[in-house]
Amino acid sequence: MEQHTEPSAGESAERPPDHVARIQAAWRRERPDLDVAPQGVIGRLHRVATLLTHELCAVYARYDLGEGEFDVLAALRRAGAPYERAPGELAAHTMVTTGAVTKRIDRLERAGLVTRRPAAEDRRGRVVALTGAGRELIDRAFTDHIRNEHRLLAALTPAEAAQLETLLTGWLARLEPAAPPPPPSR
Amino acid sequence: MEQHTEPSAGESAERPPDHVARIQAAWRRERPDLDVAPQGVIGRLHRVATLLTHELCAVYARYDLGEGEFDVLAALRRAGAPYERAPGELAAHTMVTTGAVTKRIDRLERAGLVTRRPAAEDRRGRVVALTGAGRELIDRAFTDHIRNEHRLLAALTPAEAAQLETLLTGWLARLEPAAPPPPPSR
DNA sequence: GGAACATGGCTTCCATGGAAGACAATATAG
DNA sequence: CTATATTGTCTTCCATGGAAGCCATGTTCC
Repeated sequence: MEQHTEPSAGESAERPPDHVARIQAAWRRERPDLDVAPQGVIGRLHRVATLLTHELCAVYARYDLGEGEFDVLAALRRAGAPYERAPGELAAHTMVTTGAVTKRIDRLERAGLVTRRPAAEDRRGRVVALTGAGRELIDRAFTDHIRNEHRLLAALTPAEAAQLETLLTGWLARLEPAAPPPPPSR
Repeated sequence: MEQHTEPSAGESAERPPDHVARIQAAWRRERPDLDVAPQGVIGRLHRVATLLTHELCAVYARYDLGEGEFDVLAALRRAGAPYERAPGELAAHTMVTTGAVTKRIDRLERAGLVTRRPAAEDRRGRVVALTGAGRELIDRAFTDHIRNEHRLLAALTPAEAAQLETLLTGWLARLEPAAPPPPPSR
């Protein structure tokens, strides 16, 4: 870290209070008995996550995909050739219930992006596979998606991004064991 | 700051790759042409946000509230006595559409936590007000909620939390102007 | 071999929230 | 003062995903 232009904090001192700061101020007035400092982190984290999701979905939409569909196609694509997975695996990888996966696959199948066929060894099982069109689509969409993530992250300096990643990775590691198998989304 | 990088004060070295790291590794194998570094930040941010939401909702549920209901009650409570707001204001404060607010108020009204009455000066308008029971409930629930947030944030040192807040605040400030109208109507 | 239990995928039902439009009331233009 | 536009709330319809339970298949253990 170098002459560190004051990370981003000292950027230019005064920033008008943001939405979260205003909420905190209101609570301090109404409930002075509580320490609402954690909202400064948790509230903003949620806000950022919501904004990012919104921006990300805008790109999915260009390919006529919802977030769920994109996740499934991506999971199949990064599985590597021949781009197949069992629905249960997809559920595990995308962290939603198997019921949700069934519906996502229904939609993708209808769109001709994946196929479903019975599994070879286990006759309860099924195999979901990317079609040529699906492969082609997710490759284009994912390229675009990553470009989009770069754009969104460009609001941070590389040093800030690295710091943020370190902090989030650590927090996540200490949070996960506490709340293992909820039903998260991604 | 600093005796240099070393994450959280050199806590301990090797951590096994987490979910996000594994996804990144798969993409690097399948799409070596792309730089998926941003996923390290964005993916983990979403994961943390999801986990936090899950933990937070667990507390709301103790009071028989969903996240949406909690948000509305909280917005009314921090408005200060007499704890009233127009539906449109609630929509702006909780950042959802007015349609969503209507439904949240329906549920809260059915539960006896808020009342709806016509506005005095503008006859299109309505006034949503906390009932005694609503006031009492949100005060207890919010106290519990803040205790919960403290618990979740306890996984970070005060210095880490402060750093995180600074980074998120800055990012948010630079992201917000770019994406102003996500869902709400403001 | 067969009975009990486990598993994988799917179906049904429910809850939540967005989008768009219906309506009534208010503001504004001419 | 009317005609038009805008506003504030609510209604309808739709999309997504969770929970729980169904069914066919697999596994285990006696």
